[in-house]
Amino acid sequence: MKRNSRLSLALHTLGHMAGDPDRRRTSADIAAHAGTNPVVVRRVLGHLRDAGILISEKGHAGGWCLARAPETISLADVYVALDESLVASDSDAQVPACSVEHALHRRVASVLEEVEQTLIQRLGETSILSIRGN
Amino acid sequence: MKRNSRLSLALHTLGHMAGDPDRRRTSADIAAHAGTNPVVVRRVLGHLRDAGILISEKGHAGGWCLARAPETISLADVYVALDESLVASDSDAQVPACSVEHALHRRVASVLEEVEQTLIQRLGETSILSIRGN
DNA sequence: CTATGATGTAACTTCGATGATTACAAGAAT
DNA sequence: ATTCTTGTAATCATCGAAGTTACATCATAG
Repeated sequence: MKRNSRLSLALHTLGHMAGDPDRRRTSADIAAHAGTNPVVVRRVLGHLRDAGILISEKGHAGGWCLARAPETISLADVYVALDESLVASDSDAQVPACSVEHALHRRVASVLEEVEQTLIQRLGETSILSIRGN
Repeated sequence: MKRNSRLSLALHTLGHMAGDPDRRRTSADIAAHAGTNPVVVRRVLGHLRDAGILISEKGHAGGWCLARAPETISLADVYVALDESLVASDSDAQVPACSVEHALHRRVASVLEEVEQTLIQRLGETSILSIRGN
């Protein structure tokens, strides 16, 4: 795998599911296709399950599938479900000994906050249908 | 030091310089104030020198100072000088064996590209004067 | 002209974050 | 009961970035 891999893995998998929503996939299948490990798949997709995007079932014939229609799932849903953040909020809770650090933090944090909102809004405009397979 | 540390270190230092532009600072001074190592300081500030934001001089009484008036230096100047990128362009040059990966990459890359432009624009609206000390 | 004090940079070490792996419990269907 | 799946804890491996050491280079003081 590679950089920003959790989000990549999640969106990649959802794209395939959007193209064939009835098929149930095991974490082993998904891992093989994505070139990673089943446990990693379960960890990442687990967040999507908790967010109501996916359903997982144990046992024979178990596996993963979409919890709702693909057109109702946006890229932003996935992004927030994974608790991704470009912002790196950096809340060290360190009492900033220095006034420059103080001012700096406030300025930069506000800009990043705004940018993050822009990102989520833009991601919200696209559903996983637009990256579906088949 | 901590997260996103190159940008933090650079802006922190520039904030102090903006508040007292005539004082020349050695990398040892800066490192002590920032709680890091002189070599790290030289590495980071070296990029700012290459970008025409700082001047460094060797020898006795050498050190670092602003190359131009602080009000002409924006946070975006620093950001691009350090070659920072939220985008993580991820150009693995891997031939995407899979159509979903293809579509996914295109979509996400375009959104990130746009967001990065927004970020740079917003950072460009603020000069290092607004985070100065003293 | 030599000593000193600064930067420039290469090389190596350390550290932290994160993915990969192993192991096993739990649950569901055949 | 067996088999196949997920859930999860614990550990290992890897990689990037910061930290460190070492030393060459250069400028100035004296």
